[in-house]
Amino acid sequence: MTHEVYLIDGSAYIYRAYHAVVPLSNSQGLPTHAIFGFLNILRRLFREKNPKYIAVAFDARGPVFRHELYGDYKANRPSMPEDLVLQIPYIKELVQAMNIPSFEIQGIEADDIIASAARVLGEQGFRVVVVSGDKDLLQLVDEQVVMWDPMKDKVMDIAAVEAKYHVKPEQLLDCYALMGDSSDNVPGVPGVGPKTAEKLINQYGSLEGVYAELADMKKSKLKERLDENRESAFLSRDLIRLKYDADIPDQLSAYQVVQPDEEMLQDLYRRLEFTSMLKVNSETIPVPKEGFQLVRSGEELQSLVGHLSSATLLVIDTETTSLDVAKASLVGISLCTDLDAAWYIPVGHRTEEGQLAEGQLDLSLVLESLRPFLEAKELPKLGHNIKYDYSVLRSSCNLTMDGPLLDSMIAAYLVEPERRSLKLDTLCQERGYLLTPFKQVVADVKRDDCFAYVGLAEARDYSCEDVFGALLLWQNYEPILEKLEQRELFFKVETPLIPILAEMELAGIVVSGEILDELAEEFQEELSRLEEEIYTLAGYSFNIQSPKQMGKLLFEELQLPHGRKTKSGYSTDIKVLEKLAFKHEIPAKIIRYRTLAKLLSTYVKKLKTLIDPVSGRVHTSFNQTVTATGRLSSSNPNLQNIPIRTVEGNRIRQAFIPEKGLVFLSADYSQIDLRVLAHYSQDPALLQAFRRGEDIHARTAAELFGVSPLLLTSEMRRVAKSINFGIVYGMSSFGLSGQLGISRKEASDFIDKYFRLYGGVKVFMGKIVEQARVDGYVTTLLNRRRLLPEILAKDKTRREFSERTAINTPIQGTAADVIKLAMIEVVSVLKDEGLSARLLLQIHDELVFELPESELDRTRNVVKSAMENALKLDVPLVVNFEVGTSLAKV
DNA sequence: CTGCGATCTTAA
DNA sequence: TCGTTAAGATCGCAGC
Repeated sequence: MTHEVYLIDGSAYIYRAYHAVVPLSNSQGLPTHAIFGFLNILRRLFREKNPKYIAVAFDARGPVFRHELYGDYKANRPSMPEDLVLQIPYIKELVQAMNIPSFEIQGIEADDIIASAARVLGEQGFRVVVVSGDKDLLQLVDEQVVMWDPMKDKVMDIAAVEAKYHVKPEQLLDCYALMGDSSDNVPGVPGVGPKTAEKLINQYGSLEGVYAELADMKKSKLKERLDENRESAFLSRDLIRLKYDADIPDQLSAYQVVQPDEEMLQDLYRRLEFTSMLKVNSETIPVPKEGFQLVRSGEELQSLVGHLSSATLLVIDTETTSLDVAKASLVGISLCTDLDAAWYIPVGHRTEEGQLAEGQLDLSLVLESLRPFLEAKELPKLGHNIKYDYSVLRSSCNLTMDGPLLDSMIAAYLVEPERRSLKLDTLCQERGYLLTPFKQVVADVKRDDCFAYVGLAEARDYSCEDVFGALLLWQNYEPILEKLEQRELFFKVETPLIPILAEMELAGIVVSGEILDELAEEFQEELSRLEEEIYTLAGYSFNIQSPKQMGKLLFEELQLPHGRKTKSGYSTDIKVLEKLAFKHEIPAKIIRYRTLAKLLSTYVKKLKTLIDPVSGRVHTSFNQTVTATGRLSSSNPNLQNIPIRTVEGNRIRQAFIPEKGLVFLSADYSQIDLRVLAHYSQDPALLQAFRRGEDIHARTAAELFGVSPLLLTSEMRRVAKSINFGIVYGMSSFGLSGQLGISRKEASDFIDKYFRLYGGVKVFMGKIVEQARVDGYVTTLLNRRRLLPEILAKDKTRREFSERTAINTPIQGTAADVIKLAMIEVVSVLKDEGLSARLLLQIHDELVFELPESELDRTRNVVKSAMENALKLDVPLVVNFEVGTSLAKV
């Protein structure tokens, strides 16, 4: 039996699916009809033809060789509609999930890929079925090759071509050359359509034949036109002729059909909300509760322990009295090891009078029974946001979980870092399981510590659902992580970080309430004075904090020149006010007012309320699943944006102090973003500068201004620094001119000069954007992904935003990867070395430790080595240290 | 009264 | 129109 290979004209079917299916979109507004139509074509192919060998070809972006032959090739084609552009990455993902080999080659079209594959496979005697409806591809039809259009369900072989066009397939090209093709803007010979072309080719055999006999034809309009358009006819043939030399595999095995990746496919269907395609549960069902059990007696506990001793994975969820770890006390623990059974151990349920309810095991007994499992180094624990459970057990039960801590929320985050909700119920619902909402369980309880008052059976069902859900999600996400090659990122970076972040949060940092009080008084006093002065100058009182009212005063009553406008009126931001400060007293005072008001409310007052009265420390939350780039974020309070640039800001830092007898050690990466850029771009000048340990801003300044490093002014260095940062953000000359207050021309000259100096950086930026266009996403060095669905958008603003993101994300994200690795290594080495330094803060490129002064030298050495060797780049990583008795910078 | 977008400012 | 990533305060409007 001869093997049959199906070659799909992907790009053509994307368009046909787009137009054939009525507009459709998912609940997040993503258009999906082209994806849906394309999917149906693939499904039909698999259902009806059961192919053993297959490939799909896509047009690559950008010009093809035909554009060089003829500048107007496809010139009349409208560009791809934006709602189709958005769907392309998903179609590619679909093809990937179905494990269909796909080809996309710069400079040639999908048709040429198919032609090349058809020839190379046909020559080996395999049967080739070209899946397309495009008549241009009919020129491929021969003894081995047929064409099938699934939409019309018509197979075209040699006989069918001859029946339809009355010429042999190999003569079709010459026919088309005479006819031209208006949709591709191929000129042909005007006045010659299918009928005339067919007649001519039949009479003379070929295009050459027609022109060889042209002189002997009798005088006619046709002869005249053929004569006038001789060049056009031959050019048209060159345009329509397919290219056969594409670099595609000739081995049949490269086209072999493998099983689709069901997990990835189902996940994609869920995101697209193709509910009819979902294998299980096209509708949501409640979680089956038959296997949920309460543990209320010693025997039941022993039986659970017996079950756990053969577990290879322990799923855990804790129920508590508060979402705030500091206030939380344990109410119950649910556990499971598979989807068949789950246990709920109530320990802190209370009666209406607030007494501990009857029929619960003693907490210490429960903890001692579970401790061997929770502390087992080899037994992985899984939870949804397991950092919370770790923290609760650690701080209120004196139990420190060990062993790999896996987190289904983090898995979901790695797969889709930009999705809004990573909540357990949302994710489960998308997978067909309806979880009981927390609100419903505590609906009758009107207290803050409500879960303690929920009935045991209800608590059991609710809590067991959570471990069931977490396991369900993990089983779903693990193969996806595998497919996306993110296992290492998950197991070596993200999950080891969980207990480290939990410990940092639990540690907190001492903040002096006294210093804050002093600052509050001082700031408040000056604010009151400024307020009076502003009202006097204005002649009336108003709300200084309202940009609207301020705009009215400055630009309407005082008639000051306004700058930029916002959606709701005049901009009153710092840039605008600074310009006006030269003309009028009010704006100058407003700037000062704003600065102090911000510091007072956001930092001084808020921080004061967050100081733990017992320890004197504030405890931030480090969020691991928030940012699109892989950075951490910090909230409640945000300790990653404590002021530093102003005198007053620095005074707030003075309130952050080490515990008595200890000091702070701060370690920050020098220029980590630019070093990552050097690594990615391999720019020789940038590499060399970092390898020689030069001051990169100074070096850039010296080159940009053409002066010796000795003669540099601080202003020159400032400009260079601005450009260096701007580059990392994909900045334009406009942005730079705004930043530096120089003209656009000057800014663009700087940028030109910059790129002459660091040419590799420019090449890198072009490459990464192009890669993003092809893939629809970008990645970091550790394979963190960020999808860029708008990289091909027609809307310039959106597209360019995406392009800047494509440049920035690999840099910012890789820097985030590096410091996460460093944190893991640092904590591990500190422990090994018996050093007592505690990691307190991470501020993107900086780590802050608290430690006894006597251990400073050893700690610094250990931290330095761990951070500088966190990841091997092609330039050295350099860490600078500061020691202090507050976070203030000298 | 709550929720939410807009505006502004803080950090890397 | 125009420089990335965050958190958070406040205003002011819409809807209950």
